[in-house]
Amino acid sequence: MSKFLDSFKNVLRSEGLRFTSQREAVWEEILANDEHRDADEIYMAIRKNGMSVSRATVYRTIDVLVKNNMVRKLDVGIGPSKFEHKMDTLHHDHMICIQCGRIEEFMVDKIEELQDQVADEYGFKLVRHIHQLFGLCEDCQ
Amino acid sequence: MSKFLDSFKNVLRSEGLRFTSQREAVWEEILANDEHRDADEIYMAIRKNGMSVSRATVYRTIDVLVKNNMVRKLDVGIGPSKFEHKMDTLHHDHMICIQCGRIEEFMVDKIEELQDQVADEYGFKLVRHIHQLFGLCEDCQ
DNA sequence: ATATTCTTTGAGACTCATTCTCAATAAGGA
DNA sequence: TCCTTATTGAGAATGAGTCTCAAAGAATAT
Repeated sequence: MSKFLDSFKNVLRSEGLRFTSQREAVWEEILANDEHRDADEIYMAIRKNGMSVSRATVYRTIDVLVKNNMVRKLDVGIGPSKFEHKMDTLHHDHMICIQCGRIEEFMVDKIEELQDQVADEYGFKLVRHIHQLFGLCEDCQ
Repeated sequence: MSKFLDSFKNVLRSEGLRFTSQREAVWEEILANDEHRDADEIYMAIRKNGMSVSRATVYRTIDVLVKNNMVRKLDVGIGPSKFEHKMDTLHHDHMICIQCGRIEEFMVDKIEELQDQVADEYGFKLVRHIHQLFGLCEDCQ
């Protein structure tokens, strides 16, 4: 019963989708945790809490959330995509260790600005961006 | 028989791999074209030229090339990864139209610089990065 | 040259994340 | 409540990419 339930209901409404207990469970589980988890981890966490929601529904619900900017999808190079909610968080990009998988978040205003500028130059209307730095973290060098 | 054959031979040598007609065909085909093509398109182009190389070999050879910085792998969000050779080209990132798939290349020195800086701050040793802007191109707005 | 050893190849099986199918079930409005 | 329409879930299907392994090809030793 988080404070972001209403936003979710609004999104569903705007998409012409119904509010169901399964969708609620997915959203709550994603909110329950600030880590970067894949669909299966989220699915398992829901089951552990006693709720039963199918994998298909987890994926379907995440799609809606990503489309509506409430969840960010992260392609980390290998394996399944990871997800994180965007509630109460500032925009950030990611630095990923190719050895141990560690993920750090970073944010440089100037980069964002230059990015908008260059999109503008090319006449592109920016919808989203991916900016990921891959390398070796301190511990893995 | 391109001018980059020797670089390829050197890479193979440094990896302890043999120079074969199949590997040569893959490399030549990738060089033959400055577009962003997926593995299957490259595979088909080779077959069309009369050479016969298996899909497995195409993937395997591309892996070596990517690992050795001669080819860039591009994850375009949906569908297979695309590849482009890096010979005689400057570093650049990509702007991708989510409607029509059009890909524009861009490069902002300052962004590259800030990127190195931020990696440094976090103690990361940068190996590669992905910077992709997704949006609508002029024609699709 | 021949034998011996090691690498590469290709066809197709396999993997695994994700999407799809479709019958059964549940929402929500009339 | 009834009716229409959306949702769900189990498992099948998809598809990009990887793996297997026997056959073919290179390199090296004899």
